[in-house]
Amino acid sequence: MPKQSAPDKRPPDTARRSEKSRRAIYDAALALVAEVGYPRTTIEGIAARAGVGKQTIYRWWSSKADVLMEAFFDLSAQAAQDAGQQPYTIPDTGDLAADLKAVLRATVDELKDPRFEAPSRALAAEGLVDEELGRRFVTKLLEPSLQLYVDRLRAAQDAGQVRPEIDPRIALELFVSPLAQRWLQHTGPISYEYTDTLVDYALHGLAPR
Amino acid sequence: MPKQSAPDKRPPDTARRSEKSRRAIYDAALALVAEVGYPRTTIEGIAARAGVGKQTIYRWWSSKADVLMEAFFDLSAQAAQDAGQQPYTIPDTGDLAADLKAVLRATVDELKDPRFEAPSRALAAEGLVDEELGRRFVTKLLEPSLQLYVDRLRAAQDAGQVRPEIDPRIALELFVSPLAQRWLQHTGPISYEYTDTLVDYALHGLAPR
Amino acid sequence: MPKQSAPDKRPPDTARRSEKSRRAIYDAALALVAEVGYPRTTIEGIAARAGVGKQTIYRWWSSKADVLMEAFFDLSAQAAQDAGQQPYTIPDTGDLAADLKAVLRATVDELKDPRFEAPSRALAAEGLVDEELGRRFVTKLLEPSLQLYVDRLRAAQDAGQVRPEIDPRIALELFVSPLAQRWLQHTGPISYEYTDTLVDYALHGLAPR
Amino acid sequence: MPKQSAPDKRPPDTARRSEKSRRAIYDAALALVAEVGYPRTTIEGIAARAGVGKQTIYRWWSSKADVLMEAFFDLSAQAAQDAGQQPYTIPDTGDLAADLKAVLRATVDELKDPRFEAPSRALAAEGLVDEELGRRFVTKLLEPSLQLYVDRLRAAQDAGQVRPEIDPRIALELFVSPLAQRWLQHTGPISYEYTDTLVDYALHGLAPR
DNA sequence: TCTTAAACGAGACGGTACGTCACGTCTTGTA
DNA sequence: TACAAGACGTGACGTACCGTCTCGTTTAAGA
Repeated sequence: MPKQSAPDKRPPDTARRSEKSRRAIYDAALALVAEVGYPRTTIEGIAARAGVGKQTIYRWWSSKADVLMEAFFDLSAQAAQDAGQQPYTIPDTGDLAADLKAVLRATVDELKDPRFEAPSRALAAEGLVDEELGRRFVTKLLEPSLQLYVDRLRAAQDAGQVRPEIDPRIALELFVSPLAQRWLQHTGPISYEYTDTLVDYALHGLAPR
Repeated sequence: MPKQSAPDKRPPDTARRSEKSRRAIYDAALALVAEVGYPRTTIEGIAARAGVGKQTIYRWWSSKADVLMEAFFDLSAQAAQDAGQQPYTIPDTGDLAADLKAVLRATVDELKDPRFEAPSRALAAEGLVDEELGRRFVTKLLEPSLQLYVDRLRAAQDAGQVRPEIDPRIALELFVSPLAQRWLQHTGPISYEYTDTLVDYALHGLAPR
Repeated sequence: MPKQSAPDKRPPDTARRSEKSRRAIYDAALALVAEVGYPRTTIEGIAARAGVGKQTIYRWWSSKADVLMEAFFDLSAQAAQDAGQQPYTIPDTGDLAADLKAVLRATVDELKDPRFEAPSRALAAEGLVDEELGRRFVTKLLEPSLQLYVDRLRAAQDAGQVRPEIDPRIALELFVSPLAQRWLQHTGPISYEYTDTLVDYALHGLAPR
Repeated sequence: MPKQSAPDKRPPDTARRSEKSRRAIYDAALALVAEVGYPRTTIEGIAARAGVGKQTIYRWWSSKADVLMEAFFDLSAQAAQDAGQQPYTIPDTGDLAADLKAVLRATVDELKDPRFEAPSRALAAEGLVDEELGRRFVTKLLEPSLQLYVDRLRAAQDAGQVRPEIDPRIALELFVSPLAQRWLQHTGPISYEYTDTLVDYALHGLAPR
């Protein structure tokens, strides 16, 4: 007697997945978000632009946000590869302030890169409301970057440039979060001068010495 | 010369507006966002729950986000009134660190209040993507609060407790933005201890003195 | 406490129905069935051709077949009205054979009318498989016509031209059903000569007298 | 000259055809039509139920109706074989009326057999709309049976029991078509009494002798 | 106090996108 | 090379909301 009910939600066979379709979907998703914005980007639109059936999208992703997130991961990975082999660390020239300023300046550049702007804003926004998505966004993209700051700060502690009782995970937020918030919520302009100032304030505090 | 062309898009007459409907719409919007989340809250749903025609919503607001924002303003105003007449300032006991910690602890409490959680997250998220809405959200809700910190920091500068060359608008971000980011993006837990630490780090810096 | 579940399937308000849309839907449905055939006629196609939202169709009809059936009723009603005021009876000239032949010849003409051909075939076919639809088709279109034959045959019985023990409801099938089957199932050609023969056979039987 | 262009649409090799798959497909098709009805029977469903790839169906049949028709032929052939060796003729006991009544009573039984009901209705319905299929249905299933009546009627004519000028091909429709229509279109109940009456009316006519 | 024009509730309408289903084709690995 | 399996592009399904547009029915202003 064959099965009748039980909708049989077997996962699709990854081995037979069409690489060409996946690429086309990523490209279409990123292009549409950049061109018409996230809310007016639709799954139907992505499918049409990618020359792909809707079902091919629904087969591999669970939502528009899911597609965009993977597309963005892919974009980031590509960008990282293009940018060459500089390793995923913050340089340690011995001058903590200079090193942090350099990295933050690079971050400023990236935040202003139009290719990244639209999708990452959209994902950040969606992540605020969709807990699951937000968690993935943070763990896959944000945390690894933050960890680099933790490492650099620990090295600085070893070198006696940061007080040993400081918690690096909190300390890094003093200069990273203000930048993030200004960018996300448009609460102020973003510039090299601004991030330099953040580093100075964070390292030496606001109170007179 | 009497009106001739122009399809007569006159604004509605505020004087005849139904107060009862407005209240019902606010209540329905806040309740639905809390119950089913922002994305699954619809204008039709708000209208039905409020026992109101859709047109009454479209007559007075331009979008779902717009309704929710006003509902949230209303809620905040009510809450402020309920909370009594403590003025919109940060106390100045002379001890800057203590004053900031106290205010931030109150903020922590508010961020954890379930009545505020859902709508303010939703509005923040929508504001990331809808520039116009984001600007209004920041101007009407965020900036006034931040200004209080500016004022308090300036007083501290006058009292010699903060270095005079410090820009208070940037300085306040050292402890406000980390809290905001943790809350918005779930990048870490929120507690009194955490905000206390932020204030300490910000005031005295990370480098040894 | 407002209702939450219970999908609330209230019937729509007939008084506010758009007559223009209904007409446009009938026209589009009949045109499409005639042009591309019933199976390739879709609800989306009807809606598009009628310049109407799909929901307007789903609001008032339950299926493609349902739309087509009402469209066909409407067409029949119109045709009947156009054809003028000849009443819904079979003429009684006193000559039963002649009267029946005349009516059947008219039926042959109608069966060959291209406006009727496609929709009525489609409805008949759908009615075979969809019991409910078939029942409505039979009671609203077929039975009234058959009743006319019953009446005429009874008159003939009163006039002594048909044996009194004959059941008219069965008797009429002797000439009506063969025509119906030939038309429906293409089991043979249809012509005046054919229907005339049917009447003769039926009235006088196959056995020698 | 070797094949060059023409995309090589060679017909499959019948010799290598899997008998097991064919049987499984017939069984699945008939079972599904009986269980869920023809419209909700799908090729995917048949393939799944038969444990067969979709391509195996498309390789050997051109449509769902095609599959079902062959399945039904197969079923009929089996049934005929099971029923034993009574030859494909109508008995000739010399009593035409009795012979016809007997055959029609057997037909009534068959029409009420649930194994035949669903598929033959479905095929009849599909045949109304799909000309090609209808033709095959009539030629392979209907006409052979009708020919038996033609033969029997001719014998009756030879025996002087039917007027010589009668066209047997039309005459048989007087009792066959009414039964067919009642069954197909549910225009009335089907019983031995009904078919007996049909034979009586057809043989002796409606008019008094 | 009565009139009357507006705001109102209700909800039908033309649309767009949703997420699902089945189509018929094509590809991959097995027998 | 026929086959089981199933991914693919395609297109229709029936549903949910969108924002606009009538419909009567309150309702509050001013005549």
